Amino acid sequence: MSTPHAILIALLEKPSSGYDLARRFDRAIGYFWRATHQQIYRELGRMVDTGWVAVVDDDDARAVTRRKVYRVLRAGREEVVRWVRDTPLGVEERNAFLLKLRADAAIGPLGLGDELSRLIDEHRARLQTYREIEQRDFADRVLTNARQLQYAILRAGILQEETWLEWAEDVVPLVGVQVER
Amino acid sequence: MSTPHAILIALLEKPSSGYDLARRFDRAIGYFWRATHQQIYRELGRMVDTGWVAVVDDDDARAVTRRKVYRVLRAGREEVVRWVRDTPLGVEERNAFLLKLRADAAIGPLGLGDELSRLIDEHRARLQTYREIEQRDFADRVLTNARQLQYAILRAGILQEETWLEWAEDVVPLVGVQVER
DNA sequence: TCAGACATGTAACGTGTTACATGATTCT
DNA sequence: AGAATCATGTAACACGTTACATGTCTGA
Repeated sequence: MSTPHAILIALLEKPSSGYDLARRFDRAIGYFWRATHQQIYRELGRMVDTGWVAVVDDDDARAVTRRKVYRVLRAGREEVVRWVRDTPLGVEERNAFLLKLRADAAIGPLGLGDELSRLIDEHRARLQTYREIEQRDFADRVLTNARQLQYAILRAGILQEETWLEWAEDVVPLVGVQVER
Repeated sequence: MSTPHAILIALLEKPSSGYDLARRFDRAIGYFWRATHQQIYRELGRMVDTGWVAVVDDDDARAVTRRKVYRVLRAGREEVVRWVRDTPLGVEERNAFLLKLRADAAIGPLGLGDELSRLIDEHRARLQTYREIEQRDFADRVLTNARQLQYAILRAGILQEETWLEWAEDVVPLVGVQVER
């Protein structure tokens, strides 16, 4: 759902060709957002049509090649801002929130404070739910092997939420509360 | 890719109607695996065709309704075992591994020890990569706000891997090393 | 000259999502 | 009587994945 935005943000960080993008999505970016080269070319084509990106003259001295470097147009930048502001994420979409942080780093403060606060509340609620299930279903001293496995699955969820909350609380000061100006 | 297997495993735990499955995937199961009712009905239809599941006579006394309860046939159970054994997962597919644990809990020891060991190695390697990036790019005392955000994104990855490894090491004794018999 | 990386694309297919559609049962 | 929940499905579309296809450039 956010692949075009992931591409836009990557292009904001650095104008690139489809090929370069594919490599970047295989390396650094790929650790939290996946996109194959087919998706990338498809989305680049669409985004040229909608006027979000454009091909720049490749000043890379080798105009001989068919290499096409894309940069983000104003409409594309505005779309990123719109997406960051107007697309509330759910607790599942951890990586989309990382994408928003990346956008914030690339184009300046976008006011992520409110959304982060809300997400913290939602993660806390989910952790609470998990802990209630833990108390209710796994309080026994002795558990069968099957029960221990089910408990392990629940613990994966508990640890995940605890870790996310720990991380998020460190991030709060970085996105802060949006200051009106 | 594993939605049919998620459904099979849910049905192994408890034969259910499509509607019941949809609710279960909205609650407990939904915390780590999502499926809408349209996907569920589509997959149930396919799995009836392939002979993995069948509709049982609804002994729920109200045969008046169109309620259809599905149970897993032997071929379906064998498919789950095959999937668990022969589908090596990548580090990204955390939730698919939880699914495998759930299968292990439902149908007995499937020999997940080897895969877990391999995944632990891969997660350790990834954590190592993250730590190298951390040393290389974020060792400076003073970071601009944008750099701090980029560092936060990396820390999300580091914490995630550390937590997973901590969890996985607790799980090792539960899946153990497969004993030949 | 040959292999491997660079570079861009199309085609087919499978899966997931959103909207539409229908009707029975149960509770107030 | 009406609303909410139970219950199952179809249709259209969007998105992601895999395979196919082509050609250039660079270094050994």
